[in-house]
Amino acid sequence: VPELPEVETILRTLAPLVEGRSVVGVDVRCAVLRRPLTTDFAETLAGRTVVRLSRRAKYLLFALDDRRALIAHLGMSGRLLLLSAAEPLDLGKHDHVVIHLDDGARVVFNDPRRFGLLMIDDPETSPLLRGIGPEPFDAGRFDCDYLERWRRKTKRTVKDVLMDQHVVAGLGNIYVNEILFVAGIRPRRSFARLTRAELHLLVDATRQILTEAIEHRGSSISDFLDGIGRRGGYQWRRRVYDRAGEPCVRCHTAIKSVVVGQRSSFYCPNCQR
DNA sequence: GTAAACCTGGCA
DNA sequence: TGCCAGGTTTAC
Repeated sequence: VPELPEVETILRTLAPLVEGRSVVGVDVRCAVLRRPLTTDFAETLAGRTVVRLSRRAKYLLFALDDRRALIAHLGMSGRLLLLSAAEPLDLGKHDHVVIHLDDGARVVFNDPRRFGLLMIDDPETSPLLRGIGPEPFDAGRFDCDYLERWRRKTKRTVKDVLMDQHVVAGLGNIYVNEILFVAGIRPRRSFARLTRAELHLLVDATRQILTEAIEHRGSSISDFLDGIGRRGGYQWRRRVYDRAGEPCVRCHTAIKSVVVGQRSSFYCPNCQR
């Protein structure tokens, strides 16, 4: 589920409710996620204060008062839901971890497919975060010149390159499809053969789509919920993702579907070249 | 590079 | 019953 806009949305809903709170207890109900939780996970987290919440790529970082952070990745189906002290805690099959805060609120990590990940580590040195490319909104690092450097050393498709977290942080299948539509570029085009003008379009389209998606609080195509259980609204604004056969929003040509790098891709054969 | 792996649920 | 899913890692 969660790409950059969804993680950013969770961050914004959770931050005011968890920053400054301390952890009074941790229940690990199922430790087997993408990587198993370490046996000391609960005791390491208990007693710490959450100093600040932030995001890096698709990771949510709960900075703790000891220089480390709870690093969370939601995989395909993960959720982080905060229940206030007044709300009942009735735990389901896929509620794997419960973090109890000092005001009685609880943060529940739920993940049916268990592709998600929780880990406590120093974000400055954590291997999880090492090698991730620039944030799309970092105008000093993510620009045309930067993409030109990648253009020289890869023969992959433009879709593959934008999906690569080493190239740019936080993009996934929905938003790469949307970005390529706005940039007017087909997903199977060779990245090495894009013009400088097209790289420029990609940078602009990336920021435009992500800004719009964050404004609409992410995409709830099936089950995304923010940190307090609300659905996002970007699914109503999708231009191409999961719209195969439907009319293009610009020219009414039927949207095509094709597989690129094992992932479904959608594009308008008229608007995208 | 490309494919398969990890896991569950929903839908045709 | 089989295929698909918003992600990432690992192995040919």
